[in-house]
Formats: sequence, C-alpha cells, structure tokens
Amino acid sequence: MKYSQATDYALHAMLYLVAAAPDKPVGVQLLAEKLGVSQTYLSKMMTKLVKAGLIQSAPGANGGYRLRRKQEDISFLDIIHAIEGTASFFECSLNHDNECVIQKVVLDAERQMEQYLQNKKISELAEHFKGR
Amino acid sequence: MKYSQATDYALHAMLYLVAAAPDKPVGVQLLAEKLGVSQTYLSKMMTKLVKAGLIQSAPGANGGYRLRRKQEDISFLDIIHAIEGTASFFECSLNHDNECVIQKVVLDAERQMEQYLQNKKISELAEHFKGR
DNA sequence: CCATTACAGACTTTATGAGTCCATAATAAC
DNA sequence: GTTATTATGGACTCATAAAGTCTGTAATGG
Repeated sequence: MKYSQATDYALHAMLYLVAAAPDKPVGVQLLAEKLGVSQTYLSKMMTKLVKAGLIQSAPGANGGYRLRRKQEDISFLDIIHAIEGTASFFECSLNHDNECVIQKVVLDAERQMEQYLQNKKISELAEHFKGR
Repeated sequence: MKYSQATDYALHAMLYLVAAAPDKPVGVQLLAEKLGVSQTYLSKMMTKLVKAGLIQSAPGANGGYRLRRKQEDISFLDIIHAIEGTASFFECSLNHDNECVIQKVVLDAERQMEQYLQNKKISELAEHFKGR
C-alpha cells in the first residue's frame, strides 16, 4: 500500500506555493521545473487541488495558482484527500451481516493517522523549504 | 490507497484460527469455504503467514494450520505486514538532498497508525467472532 | 501404498498509476 | 482585435500490480 506519486508532487507543489507565497500567482511551468516533472502531468494534480478548494487558478498571461485559504488552514490531509480521494483504506469483502469487527479496527487505525495529518499544516514546514 | 483483499482474507483467516482455536489444525479447505474464496488463492496468503512465523503448517492427513505464538501476541500489524510487506506508505521521488520534510511528516503519521495496529491483538475480537 | 494436505511456479485477466499529446478556453498585454 | 500566455479537458499509451486459476510436486498420517 502506497500513496501515489501524484500525492508526492501535490504536497511539494503546495509547499512551494506556501513558501514562495508571493502576491503574484505561480504558473505550472515554474512549478514543474522545480519539481522535475512534466507540465501537463502536474497540471492534472493542480486542477484537483483547485477543485478541492485549496488553491485558486487564473488563466492568461501572469496567471497561475495561488492559495485560496489562509496557509494555516491547509493540512496535509486536505491535500492528500484532494489527490487520493476520501475512500477508506479497507473494505471488508465478506458479506457477514453488516458490521465487520475487523474493518472497524482498521478504520479506527486509519482515523489515528488522519487525525495526525489533519493537525499537521504545511505552513509548519515553510521555513524548512526556503531555498530549495 | 487501499489494503489488498489478500490482507482482508488473511485477517479473517487468522481470526478464525484464534476463535475456533482447537488442538486440531484446520486446513485451507475449511478456511476457504468459510471465507468464500478459492483454496489455491487462500493458500498463498497462508503460506505468507507461515513464513512470517505467525502460524505453523503441517502437511498430510489431518494437517493444516495452527497458531505458532500465543494468541495474545499476534497483532493486526503482524498480519498486515506479513501480507503487504513492511515498506512505508510514502517515498519522496524528488532528489533534494537526503531528508525530505514532507516524507518525515507522512512517515510520522504512518507510525501513529501502526502503533495502534500493533497494540490491537486479534484475540480481542475472538469473542465477537464466535458463531460466524 | 494411498489419500490428504501444504507448497511452488507459470499463467491469465483486469485495473490502476503514470505519463504523453493535443485541442480548447479564458485572460492580459499590446 | 490579435496574440501570447496560461489553465482545463479528453483521449490515448505503457508498465506494473492485484486477483485469481491451473497444475504439478512434496511431505505426512493411516
């Protein structure tokens, strides 16, 4: 079980937006260059982030992406969910009547992880990121 | 990101072994019937559990599988690791010098989840499972 | 010896991740 | 208004892994 590389890229892109956070929006071209990934591919993830309401996009010259919310309000979980979706890690495939005790345990475990990721904001890492 | 169905089967099989825990070993035939999965497929997962040291196998007539350790010593995490492997959820694909702060966060989150799964033993569920 | 069981490897099928390519739409600058 | 610049969308390819089947081999109890 692994998070997709798309999530990796999205997290880095968001971190860049927060760290470099200028008034000017930053385009996918620059982002892609920084991350070492193709523009067209990265743009797909950026669009997901837009649809999730995390960032704003503007077409045209001097367009690009900028944060929509305050940076302190953007958590790791927000970004991960925007890319990976919100489906849970585990779904019991057996058809025992309704509630599967095993599934319950795994979902509780997942909740532990998600709670951690929700409390962790990217803004906390912005300092570290300066100069990359 | 999702756990494989194989993990689902393995967890249920182990729960059955714990709950039905007889002195007689139980064969893959019975297990497969209970879980509604093919014998040959399930046997692959059982073999992994054997190699992970969680259960013991015996060929021949009246053979089958039985627990190797005390049932209180078998955690959810043990079983999951036996099937899924122990690789972590996240690996940064960018080549910034060594430590990726993003990766650190996600790995910490994963550790939260794994800690929960390690403290959770299948024996705790054995009661619920009686009569399935 | 024979039936029963686990183990191993080769194979198929299907789904998903990862990525490319190209066309379209919107906007700012001139 | 035209043009350059940007985002968005869909269709497409390719590789890898999950999910499962089939068949044969080996070990053990009766």
